[in-house]
Amino acid sequence: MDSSDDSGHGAPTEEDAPPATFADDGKNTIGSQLASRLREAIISGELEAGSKINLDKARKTFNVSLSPLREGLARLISDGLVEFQDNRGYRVAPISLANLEEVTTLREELEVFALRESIRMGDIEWEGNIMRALHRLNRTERDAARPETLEHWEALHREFHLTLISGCGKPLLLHFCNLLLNLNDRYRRAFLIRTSGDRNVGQEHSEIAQGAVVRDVDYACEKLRQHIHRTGTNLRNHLATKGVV
Amino acid sequence: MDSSDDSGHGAPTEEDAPPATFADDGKNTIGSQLASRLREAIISGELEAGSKINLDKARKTFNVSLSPLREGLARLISDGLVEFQDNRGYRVAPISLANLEEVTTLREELEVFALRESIRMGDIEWEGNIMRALHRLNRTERDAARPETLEHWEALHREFHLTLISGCGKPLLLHFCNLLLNLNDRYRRAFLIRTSGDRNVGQEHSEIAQGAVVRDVDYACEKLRQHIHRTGTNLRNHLATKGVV
DNA sequence: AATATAAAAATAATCGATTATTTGTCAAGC
DNA sequence: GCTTGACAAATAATCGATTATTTTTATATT
Repeated sequence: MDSSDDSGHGAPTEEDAPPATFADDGKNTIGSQLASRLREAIISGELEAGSKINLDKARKTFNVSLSPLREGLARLISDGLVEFQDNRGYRVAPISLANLEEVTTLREELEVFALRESIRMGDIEWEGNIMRALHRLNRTERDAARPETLEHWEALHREFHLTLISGCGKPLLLHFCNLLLNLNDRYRRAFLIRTSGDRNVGQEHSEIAQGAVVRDVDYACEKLRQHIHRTGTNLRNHLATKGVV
Repeated sequence: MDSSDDSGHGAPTEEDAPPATFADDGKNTIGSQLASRLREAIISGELEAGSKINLDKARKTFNVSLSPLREGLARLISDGLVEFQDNRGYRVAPISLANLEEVTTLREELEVFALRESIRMGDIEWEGNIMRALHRLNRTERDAARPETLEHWEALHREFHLTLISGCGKPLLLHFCNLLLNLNDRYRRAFLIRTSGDRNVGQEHSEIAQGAVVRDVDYACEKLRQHIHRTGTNLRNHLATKGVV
């Protein structure tokens, strides 16, 4: 949309265009952009779990004013990534063994329920989306040596899980699951998780996907439940190793 | 993750300040007070579902500045009571048949699960709290002629349901349930629901409570599920009557 | 008349400065 | 020595004004 000059409006109004790579996809306001950046910073561990968020420092770090900063932080509260207390400000939500276990348990309940509903309600479009997400995920290599590949894999992994349940037709339920996935990813990325030797995660995903598209509710749901449970156990071991309570 | 505001079901002996006389509670921030007032205004239907919230008018109505107003509204987003769009502002979350059905379904899933966990984990203290909440609820008359008694009953009813699941030891799950209860109450209060003739709600509550304290998981959970389901059906009929899609 | 365009009004977002609250420090009194 | 309270510094909350965006209205063009 930039190059060729359209209807001759000689006006020199063209000024510093924002980096063309940033699609104008609804993240217009500073507050929204900030929410995204902060979310990523928290999930990736760049902002330490449990740490206080000093508004003044954050304001300088992100080069923004107070209003959008508060706006962004307020939004992360609904994501469960930030906690707030009147007159005492914000802090990054802490991580703990108990929290990890709750997240895992609730994922087993909610994500499995959402899959069940998706299988019941989903259409062909949904099936296709699953196969696509599965393919992209399984064809992507995870190379521990290159962090950027890990991030990419994480994004595809998340996408796969969300696609699985995207057919359930229940916005609130999807919101909950999305939130739980956010929380879960913090633990995962905190340890740059390498799957334990006795797991073939790729196959696990394939089994879940296959079960879903052939509408075998019990099979797919049980496979998903086990998948979530194993991941939880895996993460818990890492956490215990690090001595987190 | 919970905002530190009102709706306290945590404080046992708390007497509620009767009318919403403004200001001088002094202790909380304006943003928090606003969040409470707005939450009540939305749940009670004072602010119409789906309607736009004009910041300038709201600012004048509530006699506050923009910052705390936005702060308060942002918090209601996590409660599912307000929706937001960049550069287009806030609006009261709409109600619909589909939403009511989802809320009911998810309550059946989550609240029942939370009760199951509470029965497994709850201590004597928890049992006592249930009996107290039940007693207060059953001893309170609901007089359709006097709205303030309805509000009081609603508060006790909400308190009872939250107490039932308060022993589960899962903060996130409680947060979800609390949110669902908020959404559910909007429908309930929209119709000043009078229970249909074939229900004895008082007895339903008693059965659930009894089952819980004697730790009969299956009995208590099934009774709760039916209770939620019946309420959902009841509300759906009212909604259909009003022609809501 | 219908569509497109430009100016104006309404509304939302942001900023910089000010006010309120909490936290930290230190001396006085017991 | 320990608590208490006054003060100061740090931090959070709020305000009023300014800037940016969207919506509405008016005008022109086909």
